[in-house]
Formats: sequence, structure tokens, C-alpha cells
Amino acid sequence: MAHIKISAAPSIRRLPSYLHVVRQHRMMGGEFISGTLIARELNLEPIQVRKDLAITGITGKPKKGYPKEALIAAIEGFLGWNSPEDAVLVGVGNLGTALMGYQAFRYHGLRIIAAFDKNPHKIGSTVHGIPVLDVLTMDTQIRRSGVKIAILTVPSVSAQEAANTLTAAGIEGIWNFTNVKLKVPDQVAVQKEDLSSGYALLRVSMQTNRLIGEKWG
Amino acid sequence: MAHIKISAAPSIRRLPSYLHVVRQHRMMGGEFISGTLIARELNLEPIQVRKDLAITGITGKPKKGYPKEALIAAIEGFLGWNSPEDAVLVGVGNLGTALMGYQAFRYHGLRIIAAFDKNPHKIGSTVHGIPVLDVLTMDTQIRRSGVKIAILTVPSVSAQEAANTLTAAGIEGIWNFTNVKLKVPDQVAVQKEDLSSGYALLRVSMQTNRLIGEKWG
DNA sequence: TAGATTGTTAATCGATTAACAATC
DNA sequence: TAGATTGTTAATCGATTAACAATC
Repeated sequence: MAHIKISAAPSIRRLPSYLHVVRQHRMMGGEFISGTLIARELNLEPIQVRKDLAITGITGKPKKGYPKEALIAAIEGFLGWNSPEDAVLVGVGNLGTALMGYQAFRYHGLRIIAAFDKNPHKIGSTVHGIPVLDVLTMDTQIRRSGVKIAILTVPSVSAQEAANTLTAAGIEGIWNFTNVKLKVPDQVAVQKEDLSSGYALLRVSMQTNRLIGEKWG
Repeated sequence: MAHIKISAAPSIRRLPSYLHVVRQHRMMGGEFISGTLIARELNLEPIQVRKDLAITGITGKPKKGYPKEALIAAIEGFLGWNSPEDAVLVGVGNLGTALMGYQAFRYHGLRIIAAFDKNPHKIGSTVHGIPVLDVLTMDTQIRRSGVKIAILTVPSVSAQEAANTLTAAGIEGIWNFTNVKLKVPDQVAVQKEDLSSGYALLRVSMQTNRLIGEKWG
């Protein structure tokens, strides 16, 4: 539901980065990978990595670390990334097009099977191999396919209307790339992706560094 | 510097959403806007909004709220968004192209003045009105223009090399859209933008909702 | 064996929330 | 005036970090 607070959200947010590190070490020799090593690669504290990994249910071996394959399976299983999940994308603009071509989604078990737009010039075409369909048929298509995830990349003004259609069609999760605070039923999860918050942090970090530089440089 | 911990990071992350709400209420009548109203629109606690706004230095008036224009100026000033800041973008792929056309950056005082790529077919063209230049000339161009911010949207394999060139050229902040943990000098700020962490949270939220649904629905 | 690493329990730290006097 | 709202001070909550016994 939209307003449930997910506990351990910071830990969950870090899990994909751990998964990424383990995958990179997959080919390299050794059956095990230690939390210490993962921590070092990500500039984190080892204890934090161990605590985070614990929520996936994995258990390691003292002195050795975590069995790589089991660790990958544990993280993927916890996140639901082990079985491929279909998604639709709404709004084939610049960002939508970019996300449709984003190869990394494969590693998250996320498959965009269709996109929707209202522009007649786009409808009927394919973008990165994904068919672009008429947004007017969205409700029918989603019901038929049973897709549960929608990626929302429409202009702000259309965001709430699109969300209404999506929820009515039975979508359970909306990955919201607009800057609109969506109003949805409680049983629908919304994850708002907000570029501006990251940029805010970057600018403040830069200011902080300049102050330090003046003082010490 | 890369590993400095910014205190009050969660508050800073929320500031752009407050700014967005105030801007939307700008035209509507009234000189003031209350923290209570902002909180309601964003599903936050009023006390949290007041605490967050306090770090910008703004002071409100009991019973009335915050003066809209002063509040906008305070947030923008705190974030450094009041004066336009130039940036370059490195890597004109799908995501790079999308960001080059992202209109919302105007509201953050961010101006992408040039992009760099190594593809001869792209070099010399313009994307969304922004010139695409040869990445081999990047060092020179950045030094000459004095740009301090770089948006990094190259493939993972090229990320560290690009970051090296950027820092050598005097870049002070890198907005990193790759999944590579960059190694940079301490005086360079890096903000890593990570789509997968948001997706992880979405999936866990959906799972939680399903469990609740089974129990109550 | 010795030393590195895990997992648990406790301590610390910081963020969120509560309470409430001041006030327009 | 009465009531809504601010800003401060205190309390709570949750996340991070520390300490350390167990162990391969």
C-alpha cells in the first residue's frame, strides 16, 4: 500500500549493490565471498554489510564468508528478482525510450513487454524491440496479460490519469518517474524515483567540499 | 569529498519536493503557505516539514505560514539552485539523450552546455539543441569553459576512465548514473544515482502488500 | 594452531515524532 | 478573542556502529 512504511528500507536499497559486487566476483576463483570484501569495494562498514545480508536469510561461514551462489540466490529471492517479471511502460518520451533500452533490467528480472503512448506516430512502432501500443487500449491489454508492474514516464499533467487507468486494470506496483505525488488505492505500491533529490545532495556536497577546501587548501 | 557524510541528508533530499509544491502554489492567491499544507500534499508530518525547512534559514509566521517567495528563495539558495550552473554530459546513449532533453533541470538551475561521446556518428551533431563533442577534446573544453559539474552516462566499462579525465580537468561534482563505484580524489563530490535500489524497494513493497491482502482481503 | 570472519547482543548515533509555549 | 501555526525542547524510534564470543 502506498503509505505503508517499509522497515529496513536503507538496507533493502543497498542489497542491489551487494548483488552487483558478488556477480562481478562470480567468475573469479573461490566458492566464498566475505562481507569484508564487499564492504571494502563499496566503502561501507563490514558490520553493515553483514547486518544487511542477514535480512535475506543467508548464513555465512566464519573465516570464509558467504557462499557466492547461495548469496546471489538469497538476495534475488528476497527481492523477487529470481523469476522474470513482466512490466509495461507508459509514456514513450525521452526517458521512457531510455528505460526501454536499459539493459541492466535483465539482471533484475524485469521485462518490459509493451509500452503505451497516445502519439499516433509512435503507436504501432517498436522501440528497442518493444511494441508501442495505443494508450486507449491499455486497460484491456493489461487485464489480458496480467502484468502487475507499470513504469510511469508520462508528462506530469497526464500522470494521475494514467495511474487511475493502471490501478483500475489491476496493476499492483507503479514505478513513478514523474514528479507527481500519485493518489492510488492502498493496495497499490508506488515507488517514486526523484532525480532532483539526488541533484540536491550533489550540490550540497560540492558546497561542503569548497568550504573544506578554503579551510585546508 | 567523496566519503564525507552529509548530515541531514534525508532532509536535503526532501527539499526539492517542498520547492515543487510551493512553486505550484505560487500563482494561487495568498502571500503565505503553511508547512501543514505542504505536509498534507506530500503525505508527510507537519513537524517534519517545519524541521526540514528550518535548515534553509527561513522563518515563518505563526498562524500564517511561510512567505512563498522568501521560502522559494531560501530553498533555492540553500541548494545553490538560484544561479544557473553549467554542466557537461558524458556518454550520449539512451539515458544521456533523455537527460539532455529533461526540461525539469531548468528549475534546478542546471544547464547542460555540451555533451561528449566517442562515436564519430554522434560527434558534431546536436541533441536537444546541445552540441555533441569529441570525448578526446573533453579535458581541454572543460578547462576552457570552467564547468564544475559532469553528468556521467557512459557504459560501465568506460566510467572510471571518464571520471579520471573529468577530475583531472577540474570537475568538482560528478552525477554518476553508472553502476560503478568511482574512485576519485577527496575534493570531488560524487552522487550515485541508482535505479536498482528504487526497484528493489518497489518489489518488496509489492510483496508486503500481497501478504497484507491475503490476510485481510 | 592462529587469525580472519561470522552473527549476536549492546551501545551509540541521528532522524523522526511529540509536546507545548509563543504568537499573529 | 480563539484557533491555527510556528519553532524549540524533549522523547522516541530506528539505523548504524561497536564489542566480542563462536568457529572454520
